[in-house]
Amino acid sequence: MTKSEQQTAKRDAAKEQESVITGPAEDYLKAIYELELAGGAASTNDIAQRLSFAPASVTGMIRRLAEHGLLAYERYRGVTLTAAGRKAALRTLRRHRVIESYLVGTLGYRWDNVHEEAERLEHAASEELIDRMAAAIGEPVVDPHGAPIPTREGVVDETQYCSLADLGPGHRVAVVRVGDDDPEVLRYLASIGIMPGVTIAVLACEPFDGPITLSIENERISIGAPLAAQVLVDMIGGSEAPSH
Amino acid sequence: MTKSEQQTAKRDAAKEQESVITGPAEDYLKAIYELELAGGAASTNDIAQRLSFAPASVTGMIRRLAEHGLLAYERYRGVTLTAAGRKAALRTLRRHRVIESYLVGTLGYRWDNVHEEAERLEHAASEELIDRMAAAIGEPVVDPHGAPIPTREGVVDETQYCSLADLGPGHRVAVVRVGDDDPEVLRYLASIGIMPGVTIAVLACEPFDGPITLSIENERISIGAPLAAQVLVDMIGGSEAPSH
DNA sequence: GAGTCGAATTAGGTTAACCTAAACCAGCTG
DNA sequence: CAGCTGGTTTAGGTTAACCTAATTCGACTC
Ligand SMILES: [Mn+2]
Ligand SMILES: [Mn+2]
Ligand SMILES: [Mn+2]
Ligand SMILES: [Mn+2]
Repeated sequence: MTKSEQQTAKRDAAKEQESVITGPAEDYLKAIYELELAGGAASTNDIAQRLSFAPASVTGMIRRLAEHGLLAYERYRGVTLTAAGRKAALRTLRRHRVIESYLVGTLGYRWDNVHEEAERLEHAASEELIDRMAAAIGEPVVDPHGAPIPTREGVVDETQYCSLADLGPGHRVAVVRVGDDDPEVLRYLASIGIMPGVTIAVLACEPFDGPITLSIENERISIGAPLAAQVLVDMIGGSEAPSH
Repeated sequence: MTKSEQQTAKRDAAKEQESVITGPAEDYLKAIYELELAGGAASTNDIAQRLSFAPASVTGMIRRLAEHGLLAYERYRGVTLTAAGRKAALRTLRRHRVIESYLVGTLGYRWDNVHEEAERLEHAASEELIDRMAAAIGEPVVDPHGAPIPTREGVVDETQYCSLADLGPGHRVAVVRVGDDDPEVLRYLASIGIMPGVTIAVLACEPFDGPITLSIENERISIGAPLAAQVLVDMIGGSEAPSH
């Protein structure tokens, strides 16, 4: 083998490794996983919207992922993750959430600007790095926004919580999770005391997606429906299912 | 503006940002910087070899980088970094070395497997993350292999050291830096006690790139010329310029 | 069962970043 | 100064990942 053939061989070998699940593909799988959790098969448009791509681009990527056995895809029918696809999605989700937790836990980041950083690092970090980060902060079970962190083995809590927007007045709830992607939203939520673990009482709800009045730590505050939808909660004590 | 036009605008805005200096481009600039340090203009073949790409590919990337004002390029003449190119190279070099230092300093990595990790993370980490990492480990001046870390402002120590392979017998030297990219080499160097800060006496040198016999911490050991070339050293006390 | 409409796909195009094979050129060698 | 040669570039090709515009499809309405 000549020297330049050796180099060529080395390049080919290096490519072999990952190849199929590229960075962009990881983001698609993650998005599809989350859409699927929310409601059945993920539609082309939903994926496009979540990732800010044109629908035509999504169709293209979907085809490729399906060819590689990561998605079950029938034209005009939306997509579902296969076992392999789900595994890959959870792997990326774990990375993302471990990174967010680590940045907040040990590097002094605040919860409103870790998402963007994690969105890039999740594709570059090795398994080893993620495991070391997780170990360094005590193997957390949720990320700074309350989202569950999949284990190394791909096990994750998929409990569905309802949001503040789904509740009627009179409920007492514990915040379990908030949307993680909009820094301004997160700063505002922090400023009014909404974060995982906090207890909230719903005082009033105006109809037609009107504002919702809450009591948080003895403070009274009204928030709009879109914001309320970003806050996932768990019923406390005697209260049960949402009132409609 | 319609909703879909808004999305399109958002995509364009997002692209505007970096665009020009992509991940691969950062690796090219880094490689060119280091080749230039070693000796004048960087040749297409040298760059190709260092990055394990075909020379034709290098020509292509060089053209693009030159068009964007990062390289001074004349066909068949090799390339030189412009001020902008140098700045970008040092930015990436800083990232790389801060990351290596951080991984070793706080996550329990050993020095032999941080290079590969840093090679990917350097393209994904934000300026803020790098600065926080550097602060967390006390703003180190060199990375775990002894390579100088450029400051945030792009200032770096460019002192040229000679390697063990350049020395004649009788010299007493301090190791300042070792090659950072081959894990096996690094493990071996560590096993025989060669790492930055250690003092070495050169006992004997065989001609024709033969082995070099050293005394390290009162241990006697011979190493081959290629390995010796990876160890950069500083003269101690009375000794001066290399003996040829 | 034809019409309609939004969602999805197809068609066709772009850019970055690689590749191999073929030409090309600069500088030395006889 | 003609010829060689190794380094370099050009020519032509591939793949991933996006785009817009045009077409097609499914499902629901009249
Ligand atoms: Mn996030
Ligand atoms: Mn991402
Ligand atoms: Mn390195
Ligand atoms: Mn790199």
